[in-house]
Amino acid sequence: MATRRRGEELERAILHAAAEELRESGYAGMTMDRVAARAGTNKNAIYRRWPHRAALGIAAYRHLSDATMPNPDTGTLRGDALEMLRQANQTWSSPHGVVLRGLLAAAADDPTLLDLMRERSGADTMDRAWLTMLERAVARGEAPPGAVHPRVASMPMMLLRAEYAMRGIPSVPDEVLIEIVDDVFLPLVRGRA
Amino acid sequence: MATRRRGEELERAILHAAAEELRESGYAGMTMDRVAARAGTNKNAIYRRWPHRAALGIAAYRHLSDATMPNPDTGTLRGDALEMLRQANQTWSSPHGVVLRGLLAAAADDPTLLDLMRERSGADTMDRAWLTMLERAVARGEAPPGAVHPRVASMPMMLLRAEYAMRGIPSVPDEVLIEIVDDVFLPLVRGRA
DNA sequence: GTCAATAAGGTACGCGACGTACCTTATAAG
DNA sequence: CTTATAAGGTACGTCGCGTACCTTATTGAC
Repeated sequence: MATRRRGEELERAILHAAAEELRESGYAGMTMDRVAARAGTNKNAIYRRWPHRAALGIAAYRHLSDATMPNPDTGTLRGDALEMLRQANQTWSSPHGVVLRGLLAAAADDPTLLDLMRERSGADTMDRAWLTMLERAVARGEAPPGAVHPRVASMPMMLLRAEYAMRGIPSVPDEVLIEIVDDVFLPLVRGRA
Repeated sequence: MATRRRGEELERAILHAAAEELRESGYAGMTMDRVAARAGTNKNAIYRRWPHRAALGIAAYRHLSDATMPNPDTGTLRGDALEMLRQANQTWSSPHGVVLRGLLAAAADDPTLLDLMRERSGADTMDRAWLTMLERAVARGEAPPGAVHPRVASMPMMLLRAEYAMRGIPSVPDEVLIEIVDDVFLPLVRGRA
């Protein structure tokens, strides 16, 4: 080894190693010893930076995903909404999604960790995207002004999340997304006239 | 000890002990050794009946709650819906709810366990209750026939669940329940005319 | 009433994994 | 050049799950 890494550089190496472990084994399979070994360091260096495994897992998660926020503009509210849900469904059923759900499960009983998760997972910017989507629909005369409402905007994603939480892992079928849009979301928008 | 317990009797004793542990320490704090000790037996007797901790936890959960299904009839759809949500909110924020959420988190990555959970937690009968609620509203002329729809019926509970999953533990404030009913559920029912 | 089959009790252990303690060694800063 | 700071090495303590193996009680068949 040329020289001994410290500070920033070492921290990045640890996060990188942790992210790889997450990708390969999920959060449940990510062990501190393996992360340390993979980063070419030891557990001390990790515990000097993060208080416990969960914190490292959450911190490493951002290294896994670029969190590219979709912003579809298909010309119709229905098309936009379906596209948003499909993108989300794809993310959640990908390996990233498996990791994310593992982290959520681990954080479930610790509000501190949940807050960290919300930051990292970009749930807030997601709600923003839905709101601007609704605003565009109102501008087109496709939806009544009353439809621009935070609870309306967040509802479809919440239903999707709940779908994942109830059923097992693999992926939510496309018909369910269509039902969410056609049987729930659009009628709700209409009903808020 | 008078005589050595076996079969049914022993099984009940184990489940009872496990339920007590769940109540006192939640699922995360329920250890096999403590359950065995509390039941006055040893781990063998447990592992001969359940393959692992999670299975015991789920089996013991039913000993904790009587699962009394509410069926309010306040005369208005709004009143019924609010009452349902309030009851659910109370259950979920009680000690039982803490246990339930711990179990859900533990089962999150195992479809087998999730199925067990759904059986035990009576989610299906819950959806039934919402559907009959909607049917009553239709009969009163308070809602259009199109409102009787499984996704409409399950939506409010799903939103409540998601609220718990996102925020931490304690309890969802009543204003949120009111928003779910007034800003989402009722407009949706209206919109399905 | 005797005797096998079955189930419970006792005890110990392997193992994986978290988090900690303590010391040694390199690097940076004054 | 010296001293503070941070990294590396290594070994533990602790918990808790799940298993193995043997001893002891109970039951039911003969």
